[in-house]
Amino acid sequence: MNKRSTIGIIKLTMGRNYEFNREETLNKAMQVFWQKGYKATSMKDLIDEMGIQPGSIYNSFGDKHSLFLEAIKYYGDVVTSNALKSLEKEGSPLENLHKFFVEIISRPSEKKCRGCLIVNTVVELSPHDEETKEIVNIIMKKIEGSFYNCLQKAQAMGEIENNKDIKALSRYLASSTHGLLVTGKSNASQEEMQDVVNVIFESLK
Amino acid sequence: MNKRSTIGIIKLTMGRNYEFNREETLNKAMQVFWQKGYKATSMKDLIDEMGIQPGSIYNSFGDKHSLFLEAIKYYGDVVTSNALKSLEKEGSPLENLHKFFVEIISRPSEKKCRGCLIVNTVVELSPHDEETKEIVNIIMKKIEGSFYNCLQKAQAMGEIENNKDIKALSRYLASSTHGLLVTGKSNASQEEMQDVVNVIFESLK
DNA sequence: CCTATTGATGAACGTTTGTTCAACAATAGG
DNA sequence: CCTATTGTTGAACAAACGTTCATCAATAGG
Repeated sequence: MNKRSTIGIIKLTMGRNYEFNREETLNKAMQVFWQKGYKATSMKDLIDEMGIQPGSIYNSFGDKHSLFLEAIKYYGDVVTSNALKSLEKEGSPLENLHKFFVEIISRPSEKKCRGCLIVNTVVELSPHDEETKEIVNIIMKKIEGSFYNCLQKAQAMGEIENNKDIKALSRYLASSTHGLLVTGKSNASQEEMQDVVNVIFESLK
Repeated sequence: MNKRSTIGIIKLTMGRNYEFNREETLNKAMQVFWQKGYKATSMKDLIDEMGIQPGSIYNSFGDKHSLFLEAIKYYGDVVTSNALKSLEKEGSPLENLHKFFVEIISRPSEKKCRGCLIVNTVVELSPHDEETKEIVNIIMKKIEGSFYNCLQKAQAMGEIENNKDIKALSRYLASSTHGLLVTGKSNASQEEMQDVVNVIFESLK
């Protein structure tokens, strides 16, 4: 696919240079898949948004499916990872967790409707596509793991009682997050979703 | 679309009779959309599963989109309604509620992967399709309403404390259900999902 | 029995789909 | 400057898509 060998930024072979930034362009593809879903995204959509021609897409990313796989990996590495990093901040773990949920429900409706690319993919594609399922499961395990670490820290700091099963709670928080992301895609108001978050946090105490 | 006028089963006009049962055929279409999603379902899939030719589909149900709208309405009237009826059974409302959740997480993986047609539609289609959104919102409000009625009964029977905000709890249960249905579409084990249900029920007490 | 009406059939239609490839452009080594 | 290599372009492709319609079949009224 990408035949060019490099050591760092040093080019080792002859031939023309890429005229686009690979990561920027992959990011644009990811945005389209996030907005429209896999099936509803056409190659024309991708060509228009990525700003390169079909030949260049196939040369750099392979076919539509390969590009999608790379896009959801990239989402996990950038968007999901970035959101989870907020759970590791200094200070109160429970407060970090709360901010994490408040961020989700406070999004403007246009962002709420996009939901989460991973949740969207679990619903639309991964039950019928083994390659997608593998990637998605890795990312979901990472999310659950981050919740677990956060709850562990909270327990160590006395914010959560020691008799709580934080493994179960981390699974619960993961599932609750999926729920909120789906609820956000319907036209639920922030007030309705705030109710949900309140109950979730009552259950941690 | 359906030009035939009837009073009950009495035919009022001339012309050939339908050779298929409309509801049975609609049910088959619903099953395909449920299994594969809207975009991934082709007219060929529908023709094969419904067992009638394109002309008959268009004559009876209109185009693919109209058929889909009717299919999700039918799902709400039959599948969703049937599931919610279990919440109205005599005896302990909390026990009925618990059985409702246990049924979801105990499904064989093949049924788990289908998830719920309404949740699937909220994720795939309704953010980009106003007609779909309308239908889906009505069904989701019905679900929340059923949870509310169940919780109200539970409160009246002393199974839930009177200081609990059952409006907030019903929203929470709706969102939690969405979460479980998404979690079920990934390859989460029943044990993992049981953890989630346990925490959900702890939070009602 | 003839006619009017409506359902059933499936070939055919025009689009849109994802993908390929011949021609060209740019770069590096000799 | 020539050649080898690789990226870019966009017209072109076959296949699949949703949809239509001429033709036929079945039914009911006159």
